[in-house]
Amino acid sequence: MKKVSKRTIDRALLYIRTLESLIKEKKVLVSSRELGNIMGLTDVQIRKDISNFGRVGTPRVGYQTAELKNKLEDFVLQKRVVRAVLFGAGNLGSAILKYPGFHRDKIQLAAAFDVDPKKIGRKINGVRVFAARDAGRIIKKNRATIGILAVPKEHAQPAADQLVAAGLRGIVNFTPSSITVPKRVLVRNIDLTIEFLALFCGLRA
Amino acid sequence: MKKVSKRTIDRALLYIRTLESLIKEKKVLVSSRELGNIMGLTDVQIRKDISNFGRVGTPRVGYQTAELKNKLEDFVLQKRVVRAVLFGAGNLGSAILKYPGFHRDKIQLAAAFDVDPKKIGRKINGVRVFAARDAGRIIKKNRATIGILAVPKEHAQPAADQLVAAGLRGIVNFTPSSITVPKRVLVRNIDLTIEFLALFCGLRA
DNA sequence: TAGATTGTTAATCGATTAACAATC
DNA sequence: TAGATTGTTAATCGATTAACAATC
Repeated sequence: MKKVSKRTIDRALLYIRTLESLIKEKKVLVSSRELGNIMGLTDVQIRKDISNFGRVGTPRVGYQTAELKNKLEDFVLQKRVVRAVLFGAGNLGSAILKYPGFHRDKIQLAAAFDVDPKKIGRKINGVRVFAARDAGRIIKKNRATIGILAVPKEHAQPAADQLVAAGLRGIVNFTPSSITVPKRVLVRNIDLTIEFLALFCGLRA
Repeated sequence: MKKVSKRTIDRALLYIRTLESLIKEKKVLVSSRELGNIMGLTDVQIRKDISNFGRVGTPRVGYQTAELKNKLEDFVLQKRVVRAVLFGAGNLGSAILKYPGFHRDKIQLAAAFDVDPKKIGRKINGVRVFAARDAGRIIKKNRATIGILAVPKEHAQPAADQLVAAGLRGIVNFTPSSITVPKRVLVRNIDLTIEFLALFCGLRA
């Protein structure tokens, strides 16, 4: 397969998001220009990006929203389903479990983990909360590949260690402390507050 | 002032984060190589970035962590303090209010808003929750400039409208629905789940 | 057919990397 | 001084934009 740059993939994920809402609005067709206006990109950029994923548009007509979305998702997920688990079912963890933007059909949240006995056994948005000490067993049973870290930052490293030991291949780290993991494990750090600074920088200009 | 690229600024924000933890570990000096190892960047990239913010390192010695952090923060925030308000004090909003990574001295969370009478009047991590209908008045009184959207996605647009009407200049949108605002208002969209897909894309490769 | 829109190839632009000079 | 590390200038690389061809 042709190599697609990370930047393009990131944009593709945003295209999927936008297409979802267009589909919900019952919009069947969209042109690169319209898409560009919505997303603040040029039409050329969009056509260029999309061309990475195959011929999917019709000259004079545009792109079929549903078809384009499928094409992009197929590329990104390669028709596979990803199973993920969540570590830490506090406010942030609950917010993630309830987040409406989830591609539920593509990313399955198999289980959540917490140390708080009051939470263990409950379900949050259909996902059961298990005791953190059982994480290894349950991760293996579900063959999950991605872990989401939403624990207090003191617990970030031990929790990450546990996830790595269970054989997960990727971790999305929502805590503001950096974690160290073996090279084979991919980490994405998400800092909820860094965007405020970034926004402010933009305002200044 | 010399123009600094957005990419560089984004990295600068991460440098600040990393420096904070180094400072907490009582590390006084750090070399570009060390910093690079921690952050997964080359030493050259780091020196190049830092050179945008003035001469701050000492050859043969490295950078003073505290000095470098201040230099970067001064550049990013220009010694000003930003006042922000939060719209929506549910799980996600509470998680943001409690997020430990906040630069509390630089970004002041002036107020939170919600429609739920049970929440109004309470304090979350020291920030008082007000009735959403009072937002305009309170925003003006506090002279806040940034709004954080953490409401259910159906309310994203009306809430954004209210924030814009109150005169805010920037919005950090945590809902997965896109909002339309006047051009003078800057928006940063944060999709909590998009990183999972991005991570998965990385795994595949 | 004419016109609009997609898709591609070439040109430009910007960011990263490499090489090296400056400095403690 | 010698050696290590910063900071800068030049070269490379990649991504965006422009121009245009293809197509419905």
